[in-house]
Amino acid sequence: MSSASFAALNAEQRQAVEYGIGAGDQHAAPPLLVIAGAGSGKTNTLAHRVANMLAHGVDPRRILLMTFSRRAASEMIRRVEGICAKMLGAKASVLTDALTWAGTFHAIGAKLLSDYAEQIGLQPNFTIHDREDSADLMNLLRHQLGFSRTESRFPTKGTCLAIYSRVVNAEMPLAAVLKDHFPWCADWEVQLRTLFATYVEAKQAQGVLDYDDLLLYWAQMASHPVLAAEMGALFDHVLVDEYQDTNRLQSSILLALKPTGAGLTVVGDDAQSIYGFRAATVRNILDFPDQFEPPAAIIMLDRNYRSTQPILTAANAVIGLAAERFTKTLWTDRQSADLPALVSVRDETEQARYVVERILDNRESGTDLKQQAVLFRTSSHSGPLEIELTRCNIPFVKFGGLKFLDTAHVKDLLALLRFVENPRDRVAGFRILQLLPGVGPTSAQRVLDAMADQVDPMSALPQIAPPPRAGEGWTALVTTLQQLRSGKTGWPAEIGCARLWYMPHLERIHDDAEARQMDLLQLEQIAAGYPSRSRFLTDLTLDPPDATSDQAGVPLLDEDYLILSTIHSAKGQEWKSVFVLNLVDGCIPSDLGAGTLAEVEEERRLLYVAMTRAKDSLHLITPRRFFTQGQAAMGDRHVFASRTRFIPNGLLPMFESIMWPILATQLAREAAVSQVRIDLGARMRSMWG
DNA sequence: GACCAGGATTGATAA
DNA sequence: AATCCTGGTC
Repeated sequence: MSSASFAALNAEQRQAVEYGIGAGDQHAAPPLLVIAGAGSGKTNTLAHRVANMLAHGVDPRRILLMTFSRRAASEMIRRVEGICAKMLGAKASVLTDALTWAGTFHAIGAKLLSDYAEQIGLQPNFTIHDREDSADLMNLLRHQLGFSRTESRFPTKGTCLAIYSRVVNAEMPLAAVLKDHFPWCADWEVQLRTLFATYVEAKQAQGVLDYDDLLLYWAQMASHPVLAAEMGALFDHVLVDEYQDTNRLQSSILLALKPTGAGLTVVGDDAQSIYGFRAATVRNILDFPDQFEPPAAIIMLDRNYRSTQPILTAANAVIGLAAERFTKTLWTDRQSADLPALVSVRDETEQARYVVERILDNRESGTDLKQQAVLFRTSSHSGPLEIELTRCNIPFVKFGGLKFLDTAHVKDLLALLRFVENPRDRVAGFRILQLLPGVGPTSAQRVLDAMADQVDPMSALPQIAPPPRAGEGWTALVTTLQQLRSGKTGWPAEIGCARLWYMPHLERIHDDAEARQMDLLQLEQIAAGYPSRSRFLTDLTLDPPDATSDQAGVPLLDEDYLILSTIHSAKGQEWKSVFVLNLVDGCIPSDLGAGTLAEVEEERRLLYVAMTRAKDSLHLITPRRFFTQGQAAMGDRHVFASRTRFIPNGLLPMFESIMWPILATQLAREAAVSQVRIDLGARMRSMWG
């Protein structure tokens, strides 16, 4: 393949595509760091680089490609296939199908751990706990250790898990984590240490891993020189996307796999680092080059192909006010006379009306709904808009903040399947047993304890004494569990079987059983797409569906719909027209948490990410009045909100400021004030005259 | 020991 | 607003 194949690339992109591949020994070249600004053609460049590797005869099974989400991975593979098809013709898809090591750090970790399970003393049918499950387990142990009945309040399960997770992911001592991030929990250090030790033991005894374990076990495995060399030798090339959002633990893994940096490529943008709450650190990308000798080569992609110049100017100005300077300033030659709009509206209801009006306008003038997106800081911020969209019959799909898997009924059903998959999973068992009327925490514990003593806990179940007040429900549960465990039902029929058992409980527990049943049927649909129960459970926790729509079913693929998304979930995406909601202090930056400088700076980058999603048109909306949370539905407690501190007066010239609705307010004022003239004074006087 | 009611506390982003 | 914890009945 000649450089001519990359005619569409600019000089820097081409450099990034060709670096260290082909000419001479690829292992001689130092690792590569690509700083790729928003809209700089990063995905395209990375895809070309992978395609270039394939074209030079690199075995696709020996390429490790780590992206931020499964969606990003499949998008990457799709593009690589497109490029390869042009260059190599028909055999392209054979090559790209073999790109089996593509996915998130966590998914790759799960795969490696299952491959190496025997060597590292892990039971091969381990189940993976999502955050809620992990928190439940933490809660269980918290009670068992008696920490829930202390004089002053012990941290909640969520906080405990967050502390544990940060210790693991940031590779920091507990004391330092407490001091820096959870100062109000500092007095509990001794108890927390005990709790975490118990937590680790419990997970091992039950054969479960949490999200952090997928990285932690991987890192521990890689710290063994022989295993590290073995794993490192599996891959000729390791590419990591969104490197600014990786944490210390992930960088340790990378370094253990490729200690010399040979064949290593990382790509990212320090200005778009927005996952600090997951212990991601921008130091990873900034310090990357000097970890190696000779240091990594750096290629800077700072030409933006996405946005118009006024949008980019505004975004650059916002990020320009950051406390730390960034490595580059984006530029473009996409001229336009339209400034991004800064729209002032009365409240969130008006905001929703404004957005709907503009979106319909845009569609009239030829921009499909799919080419437009509404972004917000927090999932709940789109509430009023969703109501208005439904009222106006505009279909939409919402990304981020998904509740589907977190709803009680879906979790119940999944817990049953998980319990069958791994009978030692106490969180799943605990949940299922307590569904039976007359069974509470104590008798559930007793059953689980009895099971834990058995070599084969599930087949021993009929011999275990039923809880005293369980009644009929016990037999039904045991029968269902045995049936599912026997494997005679087959997948995906098993989930139907599980649902049949669950239905009476659903109807007993919930008033709105009808609506919830729809969710379960939808889950069954999703399940049908997986080859086995175990794959279904794993994939669902590692890669949960991230979108919901207002319609009951999944929207048809060819249908036009509007995109609603949290800013986090909008990463890497672009739309012609972008609306950002609630550009108000308290929303961006969010007023939760300690409000440390680092947190506020991350919020600033979040706004930058949101703004740089827009190609042609960008609307930032600031409601003047804000209803506060935490009150009855009809309450009217509100605050007068001020525009986000990230757009101070000095930046206003870069925006077109709009008051909305303009006409309506003027007319209203004229109707109410100008046309009626009465002499109140005269009336008052006449009352007494 | 299970289950319900009421006061206190915590609130987000996601693999 | 939702969740957690406690203190009361059945």
